[in-house]
Amino acid sequence: MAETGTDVRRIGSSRQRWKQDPAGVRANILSIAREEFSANGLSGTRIDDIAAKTATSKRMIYYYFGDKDALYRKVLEDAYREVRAGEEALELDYLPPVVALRRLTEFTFDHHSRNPAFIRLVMIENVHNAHYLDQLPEIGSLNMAAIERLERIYQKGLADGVFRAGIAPLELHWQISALSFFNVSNRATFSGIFGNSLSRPSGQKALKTQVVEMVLRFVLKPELIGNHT
Amino acid sequence: MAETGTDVRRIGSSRQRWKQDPAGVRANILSIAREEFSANGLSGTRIDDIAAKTATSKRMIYYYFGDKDALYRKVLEDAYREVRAGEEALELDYLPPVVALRRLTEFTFDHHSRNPAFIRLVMIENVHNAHYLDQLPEIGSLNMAAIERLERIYQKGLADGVFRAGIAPLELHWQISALSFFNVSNRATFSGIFGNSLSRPSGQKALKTQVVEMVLRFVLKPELIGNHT
Amino acid sequence: MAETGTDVRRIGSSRQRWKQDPAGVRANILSIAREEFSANGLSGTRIDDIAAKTATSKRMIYYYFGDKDALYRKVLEDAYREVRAGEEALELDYLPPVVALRRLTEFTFDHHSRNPAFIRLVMIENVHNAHYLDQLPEIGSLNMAAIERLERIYQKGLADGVFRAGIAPLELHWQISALSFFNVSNRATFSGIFGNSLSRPSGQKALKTQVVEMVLRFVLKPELIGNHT
Amino acid sequence: MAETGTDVRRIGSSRQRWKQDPAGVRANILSIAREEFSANGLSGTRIDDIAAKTATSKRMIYYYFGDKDALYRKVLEDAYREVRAGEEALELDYLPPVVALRRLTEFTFDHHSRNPAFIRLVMIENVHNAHYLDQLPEIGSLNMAAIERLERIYQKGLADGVFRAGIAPLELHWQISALSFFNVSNRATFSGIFGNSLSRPSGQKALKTQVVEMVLRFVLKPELIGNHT
DNA sequence: GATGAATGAGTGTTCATTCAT
DNA sequence: GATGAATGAACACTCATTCAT
Repeated sequence: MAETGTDVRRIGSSRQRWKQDPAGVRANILSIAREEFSANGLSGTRIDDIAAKTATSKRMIYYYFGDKDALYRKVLEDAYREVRAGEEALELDYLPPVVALRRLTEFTFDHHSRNPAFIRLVMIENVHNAHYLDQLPEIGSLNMAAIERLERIYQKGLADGVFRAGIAPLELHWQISALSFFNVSNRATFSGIFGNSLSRPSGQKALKTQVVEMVLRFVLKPELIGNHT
Repeated sequence: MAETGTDVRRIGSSRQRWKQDPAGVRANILSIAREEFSANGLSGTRIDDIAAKTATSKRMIYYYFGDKDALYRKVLEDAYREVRAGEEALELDYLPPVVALRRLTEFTFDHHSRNPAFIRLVMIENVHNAHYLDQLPEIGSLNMAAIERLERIYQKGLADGVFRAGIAPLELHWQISALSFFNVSNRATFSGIFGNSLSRPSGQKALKTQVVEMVLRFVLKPELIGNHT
Repeated sequence: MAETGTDVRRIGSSRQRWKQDPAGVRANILSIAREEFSANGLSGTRIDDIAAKTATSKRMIYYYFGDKDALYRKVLEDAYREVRAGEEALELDYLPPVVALRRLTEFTFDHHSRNPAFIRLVMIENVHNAHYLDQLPEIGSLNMAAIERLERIYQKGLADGVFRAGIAPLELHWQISALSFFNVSNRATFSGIFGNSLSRPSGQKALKTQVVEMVLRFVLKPELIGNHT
Repeated sequence: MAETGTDVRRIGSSRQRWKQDPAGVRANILSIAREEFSANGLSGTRIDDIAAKTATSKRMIYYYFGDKDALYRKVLEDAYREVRAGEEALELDYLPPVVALRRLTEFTFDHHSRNPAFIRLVMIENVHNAHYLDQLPEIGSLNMAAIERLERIYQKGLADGVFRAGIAPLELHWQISALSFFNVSNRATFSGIFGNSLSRPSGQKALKTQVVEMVLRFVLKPELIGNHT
């Protein structure tokens, strides 16, 4: 889309393929930068390395993004924005609350699992004490929608008499996140210490089932446990 | 222990207190290095910064530890060793299984909370895909004890008829770890996005209660839920 | 003059006011360039900074002036030309020589004081050993008029018997210039070292009186000193 | 002095001549840096150029001086300090005031003339609005001695009845400085415009005579003028 | 064992200038 | 004439590491 109309020029010299295609150049840089930052962290990433893997030059990184920190911030912001967009595609409002909660948990688990680069960026941000995230003003509002959706599910479950009272949506979100996030973030050290049985497909399938189970048993009224499949 | 026998020599000039005290010099360097690596990551840490905060010189870091990576590996190894030592102090074998599981979960939650520097080192290692941890051969055996202890508790709970069947101790350890680890590792970004209500003492207390609850509801037979306090 | 005939086209969009007005664009660039070069020197000035403060783009600077050095040369030349034009407005030919010399000295002192940007450009040129000034062929003839005017005053003073013999007009010009130039050129360091008492209005007034006094006492026959007010 | 004891090592390999001679390395860097900054200004000077002309490497410049600005500041400070030391060698206290004032003026004129690099540094500082000089706290006290010496001469001249009243030593210093400074600082542009007659030895000799004359005629009682040779 | 001095290879960044439309 | 995109060479500065004593 940003690249519409550039196709003709690309035929021929491959070295000139980004010429005069600012959106393409930006997107190309951002894509490589996300890989590099996600793989090596902020201080571990070399602007030269990003540039080398790009179709353009180091100079253009500075032309479009200013400096290394700003590029990192843009990568971070885009990653959050993309993830939120992915989450919004989920339609849960018309499902029974137990099904909705199950599906949300499964989705979160899978979504994190499918986006390790994003998880790594968040880990890196936490190593930096969220220093750069705090400079992105829009981030807060971006993610509040997740809490509101969970609140709607929980209220419906209360009204239906299937969920027990006294659970805060923010804390429920925290728990779902913790289990889904840790699965990706700590896979390397966990495997290093306890073997990779949980990283393999069968292990992942078991973990996912148990995470869902854990969330449901936490929220459901005890007498309904066992009948919720 | 590393400093045994150094007391006498330290008397005298305080500026020279590490002179001729190899074990003391090593310990001093390691202590500063842990702070720095934990705070800034591997590539984010400067050998010069470590040296400046040390009682000795940069040259001694190389003299005793070889290079930056080796120093980092030593810091990592010591951190794991210390944490394991702390965990071993816990005596759960003679408690009823529900109480033991509750206490183990509380302990893990608190222990991670009290050792953010260790958590950060593990996060950093995961950013490095456990590259350096994998070079430490003893680490695996160090941590297997945790699984074995959990296995004993679980078996006793099964025998007592209070725990449901079909739960693997390794996976249960994973769940307790996930909830306790995430609480520290992702505090910065979670607060940045959702506010710091869960970081404050009241929020932490609530989270801890719920983490315990979550673990117990996951393991207990449903008909026993509510009576386990 | 450079802008003659541009008035009509400027009516309309103010953002487009330089469009299709080559002389206006040139004048705008030159005006900003003078400020920048005067403030920061040749190597201290950024073409980007000039462009940013201009109503046009960086490309136009190159279009109209070729390169940075040529722009600097044009700024320098215009500055000298303007200053000379200001000096020529002074009419001294019909005044008694003592009054004329007094007035010329006062004028030079004030004129330099009112044109610090010009003084700075001359300082900068001297740091460059007049390398760029030497490339401006007309500059010599521009300034010879000052010597000739001084020569006429001096000859009249000799003829009137009020000035002592043996003084060269070029050297007298040098002295008047030195005192007037230094007053502006070295104000920063002089104030930094000795305080700013001489930079304040009262200090400037005293300095000006003394500079005039110094010049007159140097030229007048000794027996006339004290009666020349 | 700083280099005592290094002579032996220098014999042999010339590439190793600065090895382990910190004072020598520092002095070598400072000496080249003074030349470069004086010749090209702050922004016009390249650290690489300084390094290339040095017996050591670029790295050592940063090792000893931190950054470019700090090196420039050190060059500036040393230049002022050296000049002051040169001025202090002058002994005027036991001379008759007219002779002392004459000698001081001649000395200042000659001293500036012999130290064009210092004059250039001061010019450069003025282009920077004394920004870096203002960061050198000791500079003020260094130069106050010059005023005090002039004050002593002037008071003696008043007491002897040879100087007229109403002259401030600071202002007299300003005048002597202006004439001596301008002679060096503006030589390039002045020669470019009016020819180099005043730059040649004969011209310099005449200017010096006239500068002394100008100062004395300004200070002496009129009736004594002409008898002061 | 211990220290300050020294270093090469990088590392982020900036500059004047030119290209493509 | 005019514009935003693009560029290579340079630039100030930093890093982990080693040398000389």
